[in-house]
Amino acid sequence: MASREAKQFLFEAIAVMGKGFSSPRRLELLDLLAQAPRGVDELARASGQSIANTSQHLQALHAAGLLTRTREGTRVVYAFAGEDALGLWLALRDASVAHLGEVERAAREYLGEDVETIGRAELLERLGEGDVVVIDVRPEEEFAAGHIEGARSIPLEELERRLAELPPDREVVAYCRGPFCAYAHQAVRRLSDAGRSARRLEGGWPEWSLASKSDPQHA
Amino acid sequence: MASREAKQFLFEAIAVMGKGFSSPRRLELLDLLAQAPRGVDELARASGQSIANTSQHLQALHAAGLLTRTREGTRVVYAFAGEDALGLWLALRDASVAHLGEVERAAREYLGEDVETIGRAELLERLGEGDVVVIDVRPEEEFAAGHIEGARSIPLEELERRLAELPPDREVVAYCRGPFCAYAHQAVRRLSDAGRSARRLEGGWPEWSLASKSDPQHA
DNA sequence: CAAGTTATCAAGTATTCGCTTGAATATCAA
DNA sequence: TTGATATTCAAGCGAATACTTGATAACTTG
Repeated sequence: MASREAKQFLFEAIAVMGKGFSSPRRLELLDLLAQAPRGVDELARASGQSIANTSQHLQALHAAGLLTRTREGTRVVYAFAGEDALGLWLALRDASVAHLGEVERAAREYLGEDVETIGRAELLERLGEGDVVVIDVRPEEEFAAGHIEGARSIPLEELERRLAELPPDREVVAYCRGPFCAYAHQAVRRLSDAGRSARRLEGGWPEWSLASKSDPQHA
Repeated sequence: MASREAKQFLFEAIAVMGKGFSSPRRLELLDLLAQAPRGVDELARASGQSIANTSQHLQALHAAGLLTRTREGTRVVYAFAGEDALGLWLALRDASVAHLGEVERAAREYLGEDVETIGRAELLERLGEGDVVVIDVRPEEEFAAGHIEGARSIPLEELERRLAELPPDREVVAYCRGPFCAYAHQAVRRLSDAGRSARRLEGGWPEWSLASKSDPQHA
């Protein structure tokens, strides 16, 4: 069979993309890029790696077909290559929670105590009724790159200072980068401590965005 | 920040599953298991690797949460750990076709000339009307482990011999393991050469099965 | 064009990975 | 128990990978 060889080539080619998901460092970069496109040094700083190393991983992810690369003046901006690539990362993350106890444990360790959540469907409904305030507690640049329609940006560090902005008669829903991002958890805890009724959105911006695209019942 | 460390743990844990997809050999095993659960030596033979090596890869995939392991008497049977794990493999494969030219080229090289296809929706419709014959050209064991309702099993090697079994007034639809499996392509070519009207189903059994579960309009 | 950013490249090293070989273990059947 | 079959384990070796450091390239601004 000469076709065996051709088949090997095929699997080798697919494995190039698979390798993109095989390193914790690369996954951290993907996780950051799921929020917004970014430049190399920004990613290096956010992930605590050297610039050269970050650049190498980003190139690998680009070669794996997961990221696009755009030159913008003196910097190079990387971004997810498409919805399917983003969806793949989210699906891998979710499947790993479901099947690997280690992941769940690590997540609990990182996130701290559970807080009450609200799902997408219910939030959409409540938004329609208008009796809820949605706050985006991610850094402002990420809000700028994309956010839930109707949400207002209150980065976590500014939350205490800006509590007064939130109408006192409405429940607050906080969201951030996703299920493994600690910001919304902390926001809900602080709001509860301040005597406010608050919940965390299940998932974060990337999940919301993907879901909205496949099921565009607005927002 | 002590949380940096906790985050690293989290990504390391997820990367364990990611590593499952990072080797061509492992992908080949996943591809085989997408059809039906199998024992170690069967997989070793089908993929042309040594038994010890196959066993190691399978253990890695098991540790990655992608496969389950069951002892059946003297043999050990591996199977996909769930729909999400299977879906992940199919999504990775599809995304790699979409984003990596190398994969497309390798696929074309392996599959040979294109043949006409029919999609899931159209096939369902035609099945309702009853003017089409669906044949499963995979090996019989794979048919036995699961197949499209109403299809009949005619392994590729038996096709010529059993041409007479196919009602001459109906179009034939052949399917096999998936878009990268050469059986259905070959079946359609041979049927066309024999003067029959024939098409290949887009995708194969795993795709059909997953789609049927999320959209159970029968079949 | 010179200076200053930002990103990439190249080379070196420690580590991990993939595969092989030969021995060990588990289960079944006689 | 013994023998046969199927799988896993353990050790070893070459190849690939991850990260570092220092040099180079691409672009912008003065």
